[in-house]
Amino acid sequence: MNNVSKLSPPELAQEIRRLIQSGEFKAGDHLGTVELASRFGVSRGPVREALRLLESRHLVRVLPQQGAFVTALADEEAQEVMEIREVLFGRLAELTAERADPEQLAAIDERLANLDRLAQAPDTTPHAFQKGTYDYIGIMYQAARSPRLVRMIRDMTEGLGNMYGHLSMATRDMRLAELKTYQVLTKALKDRDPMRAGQQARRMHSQGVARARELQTLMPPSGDIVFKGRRRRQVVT
Amino acid sequence: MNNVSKLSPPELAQEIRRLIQSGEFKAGDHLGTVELASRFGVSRGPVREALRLLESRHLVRVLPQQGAFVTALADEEAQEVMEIREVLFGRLAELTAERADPEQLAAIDERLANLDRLAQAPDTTPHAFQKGTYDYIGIMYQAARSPRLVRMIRDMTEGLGNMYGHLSMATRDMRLAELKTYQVLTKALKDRDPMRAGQQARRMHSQGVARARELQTLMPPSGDIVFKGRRRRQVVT
DNA sequence: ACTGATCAAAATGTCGACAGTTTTGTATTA
DNA sequence: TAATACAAAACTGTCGACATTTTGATCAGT
Repeated sequence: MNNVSKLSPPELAQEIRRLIQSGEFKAGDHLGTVELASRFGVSRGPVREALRLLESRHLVRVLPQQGAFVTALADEEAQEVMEIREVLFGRLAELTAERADPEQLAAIDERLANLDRLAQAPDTTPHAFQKGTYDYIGIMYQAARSPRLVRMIRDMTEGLGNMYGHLSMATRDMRLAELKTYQVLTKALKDRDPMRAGQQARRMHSQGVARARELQTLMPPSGDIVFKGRRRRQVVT
Repeated sequence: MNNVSKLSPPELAQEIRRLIQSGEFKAGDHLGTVELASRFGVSRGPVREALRLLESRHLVRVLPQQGAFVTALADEEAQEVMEIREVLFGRLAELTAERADPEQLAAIDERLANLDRLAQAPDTTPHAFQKGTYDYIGIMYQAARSPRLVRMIRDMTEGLGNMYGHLSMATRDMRLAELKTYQVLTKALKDRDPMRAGQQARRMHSQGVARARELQTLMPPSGDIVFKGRRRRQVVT
């Protein structure tokens, strides 16, 4: 009842992922095949294949005879994921320092100038500043010439619903501090110093996560286990 | 015709993966759903789900209206994968240096002694030495306390069929050189120096890959494109 | 009121069948 | 002989249906 052309399993996976990330399906929710099938106007077969795709990406967990559940990343596990992402991000910076061509370095400079402008301005929103950082990192994604690495970095945040990003840029002071780290990184990149760039990138990443976690501890914790029936259908973290 | 109990899609994926890694299905081969279904005594539905699982792990590629093909990792892409694995392995060493308890450090020492013995012995096979290194790394897998990281490291080699491992330990000299790097790593771990351990681990990894690649260039190149019929069904890298 | 058994409704897992596309083998033509 | 055209065969993608398991409510007993 949505689109004219029927969705293929990969497209279905995309749509379901969008539903999860938009918050319509929360962590721990049960994803019934019949509901999804009727929602997208397809049979249950393609839905099952889509869920398998999402299972491999750790966005859902499929339990035998119980169906698919949106994975609830435990706090500890989220930290683990971000730690892994940290080294991947460091490698991204190393590769960028090694492989970026002059035009890309110029583009990075340009994005840094934009970040500077945003950080100085008094009415910059966290979201706007975050977008500025994405623009910067987007150049790194191109310059590193490692599509696989880029995809892995993206995949790692997928499961966390981008909770960390804008949280770490809530106040103007935070944005100014963040800007400073980008300046240091930019210098290392232009000096073509992979080691320094990698270390700085890792430092930025871990600082950002730490700031976000600090803020997040002020927020109410989410539920841990959900009993939907009398017996099972509980959420195994 | 194989087992008494019917295989679930994840088990099917395991079996198919085994067939790929055992060499029965070569890179570029077409994996027909009917053949697999009849081979495992199930319907085509579960087979499709299993192939979707393998698709997300990059072991097969599913092309619309053409089915699944065993992914032929291009040389360039293999290098990319090993580069990513390198930083993950480095992170594994960092975490091990940070988190290993005294018993695990003792176990590492023990495995190192075993490696020493194997490297000195004149009649050690490459495979035996490789197993010794696996034992060593197995302790790191436990000590790092990051199951996710461990699984990612394993997943990254999956697609390469472990071609690199034993190749880099073909001669006794290579094994002695490898032993030396393990000695350095062990010292860094026992000193609880994450940075040095991580750097050493990355050095070991890249050296091993480099040695393996060197040997591999002496071997005949595998086919690039396969025309099974008159028209398509070619391998898109 | 609380625990435990009972049973219909609903969901999962699997299968066979059908439509549409690709592949393949054969026949045709230059 | 080589290239093309064509039709049969095989395969993919999808659907609806059936068996098995789980679920959620009802009901009886302590």
